[in-house]
Amino acid sequence: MRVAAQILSRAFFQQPVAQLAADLIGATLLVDGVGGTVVETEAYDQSDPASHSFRGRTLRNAAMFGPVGHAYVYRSYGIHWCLNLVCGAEASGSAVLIRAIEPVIGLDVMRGRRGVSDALRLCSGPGRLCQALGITGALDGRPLDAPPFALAGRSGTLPVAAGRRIGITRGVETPWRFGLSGSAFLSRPLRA
DNA sequence: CTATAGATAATCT
DNA sequence: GATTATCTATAGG
Repeated sequence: MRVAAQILSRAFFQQPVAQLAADLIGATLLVDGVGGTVVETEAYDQSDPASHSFRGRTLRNAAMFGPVGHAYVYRSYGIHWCLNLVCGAEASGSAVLIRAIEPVIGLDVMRGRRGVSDALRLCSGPGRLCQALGITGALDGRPLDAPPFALAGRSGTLPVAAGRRIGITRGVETPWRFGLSGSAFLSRPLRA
C-alpha cells in the first residue's frame, strides 16, 4: 500500500468535471495546516443551468473561467463562503464544489472558529467547512498547490456513490453529487 | 426526528 | 423586486 499522498497534477484537474468530482473523494485538503479528507462533492459546468457559469463570465464567477487547479470562492445566501476547485478544459467554466470533509487535522482550531464541538457538524456542509478552515473571498482565484492550500490525492480505491445535488432548483436531474459511501460526515445521506 | 422562518448581500430579472 | 450551489434556532410530532 502507498504511504505518501500524491500531489495533484495539472492533468488531474483537466478531467471531465463529473469524473474529477468523483476522484476527489478521499483526497486530503488543508488550509494553513487545518483540514481533513474530502467526503462529498458536486460538479458544475457551463452547460448546466444550476451552475454560476451558465450565463457566462461575471465579476463573481471570473475564477471559474481562469486556470484549472485554482480555487473559486463565492458568498452564498449573503452569509456563507463556499469553496470550489476549478477544473476541466481551460476557461470552460467548470468547477467542483467541496460540500463536506471529515475533519482530521486541527480539530481544536476548527472548533474555535465554528463555535461547535461536535466533530460531525464541524465540516459537514459547504458553508460549515469554509468557516472551519478559515476560507474567505480572499482565497478566490488562488492556486491550490501553494500556501495556504495543500491538496493531496487519495492513494487507493474508495466506494463512491452518486446522487442528486442539493439546494438547487434547476438541473436537479443531473446526478452530479458524489460522496464516500457510508461516511458519517456527509452533509446529508446519499441514496442510490 | 421533521418542518419552517429568519438572517443577509451579491446577482439577476 | 426576486432569487440564491446555506445554516441555525425554534417549534412541533
